[in-house]
Amino acid sequence: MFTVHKTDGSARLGQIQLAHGVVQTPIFMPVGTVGSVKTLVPQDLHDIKAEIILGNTYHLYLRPGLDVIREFGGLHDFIQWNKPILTDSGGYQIFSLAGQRKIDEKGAHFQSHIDGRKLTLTPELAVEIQETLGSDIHMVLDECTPHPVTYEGAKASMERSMRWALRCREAKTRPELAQFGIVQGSMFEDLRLQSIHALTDIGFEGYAIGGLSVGEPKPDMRRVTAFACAHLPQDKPRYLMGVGTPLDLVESIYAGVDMFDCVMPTRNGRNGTLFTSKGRVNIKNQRHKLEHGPLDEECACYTCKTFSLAYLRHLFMAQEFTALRLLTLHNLTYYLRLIHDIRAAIAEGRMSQLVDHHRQLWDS
RNA sequence: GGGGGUGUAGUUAAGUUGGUUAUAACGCCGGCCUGUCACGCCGGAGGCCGCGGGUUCAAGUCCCGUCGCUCCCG
Repeated sequence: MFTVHKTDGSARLGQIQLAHGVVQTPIFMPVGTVGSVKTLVPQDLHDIKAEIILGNTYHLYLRPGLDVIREFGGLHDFIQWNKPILTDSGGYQIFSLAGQRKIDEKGAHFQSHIDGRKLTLTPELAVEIQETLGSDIHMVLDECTPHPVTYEGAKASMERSMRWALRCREAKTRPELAQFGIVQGSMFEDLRLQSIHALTDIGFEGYAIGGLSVGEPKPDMRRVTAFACAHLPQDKPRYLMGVGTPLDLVESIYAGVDMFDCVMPTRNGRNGTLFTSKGRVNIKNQRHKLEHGPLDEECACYTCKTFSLAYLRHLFMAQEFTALRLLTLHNLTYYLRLIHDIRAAIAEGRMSQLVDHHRQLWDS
């Protein structure tokens, strides 16, 4: 199912065979929480060569609900996306909606942010929902441990997530769909190692590194990522959840990560921050008001090939919906192009130069 | 011509029986965003309180004059 073709240092070039096709790795997965990558349609995603997108268990279960998904035979047919889908289990919502949920051994008890009704997300229900959605890869239910946390707190949280991981594995019924375990343990390497052992003892089709990019210092994130990669199995894909910036991607791939998802390109695009070959651009800045040239001269996306930066800025300032779409299109193109460049660098054995280049570009 | 209303930030407005540094929204300028409660969040700049005079320890606030806008009646 997962094959590595070539390595450069710890970086790996490979591919994953999934129910709806093959994805090349390293890969970046655009986030489409409620069944759409905000502002885009599937045709756009095909055009920018997205290979796999994300959906979210918690959000899709609340709305539209499993009755609708069953009626349409799964998420793929419902949203008209015929390539692979990965769904997150709702573990991040345990973290991000902490104010309106309680957690115990059984699962996470939420009060819906939509209509206030109560629901309990258990490991078993998370798997049932995701198998109904028919996601090519589904994630075990975990608790994304907040930061900072005491050692004892991190240990208790991780150990419960590991018990939940086993329950998820036991609840799995569809062999054609992949299930990934999630490593927790906060910033503590011995806990991370215990978590890796617990998960590999169970055995999953892939392993994710969770509980990072939750406010910890960047060196901690780098250290824990490298540590986890060094101890995870060589023959399974490694997925760094929720990360990250362009530099995070480059650095993490160099440390051995194969898969990423992040709202950054889509959300920042909608909020006016763009990623370009020359660094970040804040489209609101007045200095772009009269710019005839494109947002990024080196970008081949529709937005950059067609429009001046001045016009894009005008659309954004005027709060035109079109601006959000054009900027999302650009940022995702940038991310997928970056992934393409990284793959080429691994193939040609020049990852370390690429890492240096991006450190220079983004650290300033 | 007579009577009423109203002039406060770029705009629309708030401003207590006169009492610290005149407030808000929008706009403008800048920053932030990492398994999406997110077209969001945070910060900053910006004022001859129409103008002139008076009362008072103290006036955006009270009085007089004046100018502009506006409504009603002739």
